[in-house]
Amino acid sequence: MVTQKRRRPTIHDVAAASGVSRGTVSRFLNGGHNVSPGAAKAIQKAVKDTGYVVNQHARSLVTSRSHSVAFILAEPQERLFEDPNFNVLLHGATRALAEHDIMLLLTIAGNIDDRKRVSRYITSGHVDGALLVSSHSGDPLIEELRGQDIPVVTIGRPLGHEGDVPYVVSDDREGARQMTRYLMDRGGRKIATITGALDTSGGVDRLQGFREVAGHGAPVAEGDYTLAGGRAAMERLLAAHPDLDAVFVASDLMASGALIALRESGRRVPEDVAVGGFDDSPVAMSTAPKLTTMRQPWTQLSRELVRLLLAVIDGAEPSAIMLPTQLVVRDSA
Amino acid sequence: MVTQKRRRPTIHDVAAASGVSRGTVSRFLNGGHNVSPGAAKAIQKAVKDTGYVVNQHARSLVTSRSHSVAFILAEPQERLFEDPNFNVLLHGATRALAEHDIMLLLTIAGNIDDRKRVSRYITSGHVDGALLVSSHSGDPLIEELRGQDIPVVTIGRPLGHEGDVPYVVSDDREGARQMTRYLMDRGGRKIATITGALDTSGGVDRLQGFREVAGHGAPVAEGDYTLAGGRAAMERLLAAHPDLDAVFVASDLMASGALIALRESGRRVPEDVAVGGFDDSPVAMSTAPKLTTMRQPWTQLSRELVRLLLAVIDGAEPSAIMLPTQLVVRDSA
DNA sequence: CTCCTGACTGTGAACGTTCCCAATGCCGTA
DNA sequence: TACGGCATTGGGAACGTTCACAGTCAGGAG
Repeated sequence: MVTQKRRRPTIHDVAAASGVSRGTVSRFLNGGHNVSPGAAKAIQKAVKDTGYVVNQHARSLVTSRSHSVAFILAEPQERLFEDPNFNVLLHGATRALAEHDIMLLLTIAGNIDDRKRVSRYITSGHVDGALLVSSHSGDPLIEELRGQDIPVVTIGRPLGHEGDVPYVVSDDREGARQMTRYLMDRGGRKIATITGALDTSGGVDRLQGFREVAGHGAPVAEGDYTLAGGRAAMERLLAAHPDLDAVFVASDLMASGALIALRESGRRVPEDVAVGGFDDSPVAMSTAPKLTTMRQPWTQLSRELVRLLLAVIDGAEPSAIMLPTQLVVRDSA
Repeated sequence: MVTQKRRRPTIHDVAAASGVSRGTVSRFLNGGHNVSPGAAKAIQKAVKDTGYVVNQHARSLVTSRSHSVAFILAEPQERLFEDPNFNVLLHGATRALAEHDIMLLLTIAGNIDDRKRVSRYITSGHVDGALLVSSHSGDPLIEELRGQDIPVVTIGRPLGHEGDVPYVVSDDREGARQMTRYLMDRGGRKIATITGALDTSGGVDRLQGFREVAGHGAPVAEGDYTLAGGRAAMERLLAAHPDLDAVFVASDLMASGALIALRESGRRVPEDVAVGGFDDSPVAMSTAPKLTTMRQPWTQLSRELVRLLLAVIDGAEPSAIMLPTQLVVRDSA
């Protein structure tokens, strides 16, 4: 007796088993409109008996809908590995999409070659839309995708495309203002900031918020959202302004780097220098001391991100969503 | 003049533009065997001119190959958000797959409902195989996938399935032995360990390695790979053994929790208590002091993971790959 | 009784590929 | 000259769906 390599059951098998036609089964599977109760019951049973599951490729071929979206991480590799924000966002998006029965395709576009591959892949109709994360201003990817009429939503204000690309973002400016105000109210007389990358909206908006409260004369060191960058920026600040007693760092990861620099300079945190972070990312809990920071509403951000993308896929006009941040006081300030 | 909503070019368009038949174009696209140089050139030009990209759905429908694999994160949500190891692995796998032009579908199977959805999705033929991450012993997912003949490779020894499921793993036991030996050679007289979850291979193997060097009488506290779990375990250890002077913690994240507990108890690290971690995950650099740890070869692990999965998809026999770890000395021991 | 309406059903065509087989032409050899 | 073999080519069939359309049937209105 030969063990037959069993073929996957098709809609035909279900139709045969339930005594109705292909079309009726298809209708049943797609909402069950115009299907009599009797037929529905028979089909339901047949599906269970045969173990039928639809072949998405066949379905996608005719509907040209794939029920999956791309999550494009447009960052150099090192940041991906160390920055927890991406992961929080990624997991949030995956969960939010799962609620709509949509799959997430992870793509990394760190260099030029990657971008080509990703762009080709996405425009080849594999996905219904794309979530673009942390695109820096001048990124050509956003142009390419728009050129191909692929629905795109970004997280963070897409610098230079605010009008035509929908996006979701935290209220970076107000968050920075709040943190700066908190640091000053706590007694900070000489306050500085370490910025994020200034070709991202988070970088410029948080800097602007800081300046609005601390004044335009306050010391600024440019960071790049990495731990090493935060550390180096802190060292520069300390060298130029040994008397500073408070610093607003535009991301928790950079703040953890800043803490290292402060410790190595012999300063105590928060006694000598108060440190305020931004993000409330997982690192905020594992530093010593734990970081006082502005919480970004990650879960809500990813949920809105998904909601917006689905709306755009369904033809909605591009729009923007801004969510408030929240001060979380811990030990560093 | 009406702006025609342009139809995506198909293989027919390319055939027409290059003056050959559908079949020849298809052959050209799939390796170019049995295509004359002249035809090849004409097709190449036509592809460029028309902007043609294949429709993967159509291709997959006939080949029943999707050129994508699922990355299944089978963990409760809180671990995903805080444990950097998953992300390192995820990004590594994405890159390794990209080299083979294969896409990665991220799925999270934290609870029972998720598992159902994921299982249904995967068995519906969307993916060619699955990368199963951190499945705990007794996880039903692995049974289900195997039952459906889906190629699966796990990271970490799949407890209870070592024979039939291929896997990739670090040499946890030897790594633990090395770290324990290092801690003792450094002067640790009274050494303890904080284990990982004991229903994972990393948990049991690292514990075994520790015991082989430290002896079976050495204090053991069970952890769960979380920061809070590491901290609580450290507190238990200190309460029961106030005199201990070295501790091997089975993951960096738990170690960062242990550092907090040690600091709060007034002990200095490494002067009073030496701490050795495991993983060399990004957190190891952001703790104070920085962690001495065993490096897992993440890049290589993910590369092997992918290689193995592709081999299994191509019909290879299940096999296992074990890679060595490496001691990284920093400040905590 | 006839007709119309609306719910339900079946079927052919299409989606864009790959696969298979038959056909062609060319070359070298018997 | 005839023939076998090889490289190359074209086109029909299939993959498993959805969609549009036409058809059936029952029941209520005229």
